[in-house]
Amino acid sequence: MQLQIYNTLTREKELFVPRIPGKVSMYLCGPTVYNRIHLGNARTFVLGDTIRRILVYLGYDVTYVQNFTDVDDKIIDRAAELGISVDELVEQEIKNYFTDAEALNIRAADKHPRVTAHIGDIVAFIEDLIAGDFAYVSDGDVFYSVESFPAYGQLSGQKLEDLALGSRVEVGEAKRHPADFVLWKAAKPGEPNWPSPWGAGRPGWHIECSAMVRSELGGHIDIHAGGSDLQFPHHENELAQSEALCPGEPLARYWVHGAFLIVNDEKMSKSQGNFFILRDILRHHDGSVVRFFLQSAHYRKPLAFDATSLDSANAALHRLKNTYAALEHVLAARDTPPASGEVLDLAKYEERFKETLADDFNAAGAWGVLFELAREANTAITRGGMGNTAEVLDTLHKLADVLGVELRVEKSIAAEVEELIARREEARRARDFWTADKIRQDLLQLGIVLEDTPQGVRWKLKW
RNA sequence: GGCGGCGUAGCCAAGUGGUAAGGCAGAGGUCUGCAAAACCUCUAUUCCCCAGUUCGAGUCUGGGCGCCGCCUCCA
Repeated sequence: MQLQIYNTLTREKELFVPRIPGKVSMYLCGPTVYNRIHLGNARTFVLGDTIRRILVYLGYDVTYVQNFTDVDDKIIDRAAELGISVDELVEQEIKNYFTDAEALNIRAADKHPRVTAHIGDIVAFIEDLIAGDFAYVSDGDVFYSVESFPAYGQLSGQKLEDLALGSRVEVGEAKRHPADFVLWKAAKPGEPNWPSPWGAGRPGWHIECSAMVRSELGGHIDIHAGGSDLQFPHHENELAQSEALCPGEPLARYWVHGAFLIVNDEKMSKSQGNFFILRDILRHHDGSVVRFFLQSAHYRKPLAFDATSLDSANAALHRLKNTYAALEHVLAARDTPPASGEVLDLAKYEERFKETLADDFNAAGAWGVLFELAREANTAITRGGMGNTAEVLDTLHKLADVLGVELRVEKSIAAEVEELIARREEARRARDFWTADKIRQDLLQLGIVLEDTPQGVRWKLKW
C-alpha cells in the first residue's frame, strides 16, 4: 500500500514521498473571515481535514496549518456595512468558522495563523524579495515582478504573454508587467495599516501564505491544498514568491486542488448568488450528513448539489448508523448466548478501505467499501449473529472516523419513556395490540422510533 | 482567444487495460400481531458519438459533439 497523490503541478498522480520520512507538513488556504462560509467553502475545509485524517491513519506524523485571512478589502467593506470595527467582525467570524467547522467534525488545525499576527514576517519576506530583485517599490506600493521569475506560470500552465492579455491593470498602478501583483498596498485613509520601510500600508493577498508557510512550517512543505480557484493566481503567486527566494527546492512537493460544488450546472459561488450558507443548512441537516455528502464524490470532481442531495445522503448515512446501532444492540442483549456463526473477514475490508484511500484520497470509494461491510454485517445479524460482533463494531467505527463521521448516535432517554416502552411490552405480551400501537404512536410523536427485534425492543431517535 | 477539466442507470456516484462498486429512488418477496429496521430478487449486454491501438478499452490514441471551470474577488 503506497499513497499516491495527484499533483496539480505535474498533472499526474505521483507516489507520495514526504521531505522527511514519516512526517508530513501540510498547509491549507483557509477562509477570508468576512461572513459565514457556504457549502462550497465547506467542501474544501472538509477535504483538508479528511486528507489530514487519512495521513494520520496511514501512519504519518502530520503538522497541519490553516490560515485565516483577516485583512482584506471584503472585510473592510463588510465591517463598514455593518457599522462595526474590522476587529469586531474578524473576531466574530473566526468564532463562527470554528462553530461551523465543529459541526462538520473538522478538527482544529495544529496552527491557525492570522495575517495580522504575521505582519513582521510579511514585511521581512517582501524585503527579501526586493533585495533579490524580484520585487520593486512604486509610490508606496510594492509589486512582484513576474518577469524576474522565469518559471512563472508553471502551476497554472499559463504563459506570461497569454496572461498579459487577460490581466487587468487598474488606473494608477505602476506595474512593469500587467501580471505583476501587489505585495504591499499603501494605506488608504481609514483602513487598517501597519508601518513598513515603504510607508504605512497592508499586505497584498498572496504574500501572506508564503510568509506564514515560512514562519510556521519552515518554508518548504509537503502538501499545499486549496480550492481549485486558488490555483491561479493565488497559488501561482505564492509559488513564485517562495521559490524566488529558495531556488532548487519547491515550496510544496504536492499541490492539491479540490473541485467545486455545482448547483444547476454552475459553480456555487458568492458572485453567482447560488450559494447556500452552511449555517442555514445545518438548521435542517445533521453535520455528519453534510460531511458525508461532501465526500460522496472524489475531491477532484465537481459534486452536484440539489434539493434532494442531503435527504439522499441522510438516508444513505442512516443505513450505516442503523447497522452500527443494530450491532450495539446485539452486543448489549443480555439473554442471548454469545453469538457464534460466521466471522466477518474484517482485514479484507480494511485492506480495501485503506488502498482506496491511498489512491489519491478516494473517500467516495472508501465509503462504498463501508457499505459493503455493513451489508455483510446486516446479513449476518439476520441469520442469527456473527462470531466477531464486537470487532465488526470497532472496525466500522474506526474506519468511519478516518473519514470524520461518527456512526454512533448519542441518545439519552427519559425515565418516563422507558416506562412507556415497558408498558408497551406488557401490552404486547397480553396481545393488547391496540394499546401497544397507541404507545408506539405516542412515542413517535416524541420523536422516538421503536423497533421490535429478536433481541428485544430497540429504540432510536427519529431522523 | 489561452489553460485545465468533465460526459457511467430515473438521480448522486466509484472505477486509468481484463470483462460495470456503492448510495438514493422504484418493483416484487421474506421476516413481523401490525410496523420499523434488515435480508433476498429485479432495475446500465453497457459507460456522449465515430474511428484506431490491443487477445481484450468505460479505462489508451485521434477526431467530433455537449457541458463546466480558471485567466478578475472567489473554496
